[in-house]
Amino acid sequence: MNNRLKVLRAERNWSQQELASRLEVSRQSVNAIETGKYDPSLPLAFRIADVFGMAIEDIFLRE
Amino acid sequence: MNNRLKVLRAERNWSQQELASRLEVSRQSVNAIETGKYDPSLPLAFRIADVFGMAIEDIFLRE
DNA sequence: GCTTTGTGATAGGTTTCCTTTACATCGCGT
DNA sequence: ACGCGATGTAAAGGAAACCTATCACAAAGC
Repeated sequence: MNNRLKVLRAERNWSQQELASRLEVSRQSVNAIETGKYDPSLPLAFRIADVFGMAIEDIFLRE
Repeated sequence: MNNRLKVLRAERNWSQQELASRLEVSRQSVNAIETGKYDPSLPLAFRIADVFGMAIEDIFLRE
C-alpha cells in the first residue's frame, strides 16, 4: 500500500521526528511507514489524515 | 473505533459469511470487527470501503 | 575538526490483527 | 421434535504493527 507521507511532510517542512511527535508514535514507525516496511493501523491512519487535514483515501493509495 | 458494518450489512441483507467471502477474510474476523473486538488493518479497511462503495471515513468513525 | 540534524536500518520484545477449529444459542421452516 | 442458517464466543497459533535502543552515514554549521 503506497502512501504520500514523504511528500506531504516535505510540503510542511516537517522532520520525521516532528511528524512522529504529532502522531504520538516513534520516529522509527514514521520511517517504516514512509519507506513501505508496513502499513499503519487504522487508528493511526486516521491520526495521520487528521494532522494533514486530508482524507485517508487521499494519503494512502490502493494499487 | 466505532463502525457501521452491521447496519451496512443489514441494508444489503448480507450474512457475516457473505461479507467475509467478499472481503476474503474469515467470518470470525468480520464478527470481531463488528462487535468491536478490534479494528481492521488499513488494507482490510480499504477492501471494506470498496465492497460497500463508500469512503473509509463514512464507515469507520473517530471517537 | 567537531557537533548537530535528518534519515535509514537493525535487533529484540510486546500488542494487535487474523486464522483455524470448535462449541453454544437463537429463530425459522418442516 | 428436528435440522439448519446465522450469530456470538473462545483457545491457540502465526503474521503484522507497533515499541525502545542502537548504529551508521551524509549534509550543514560553527
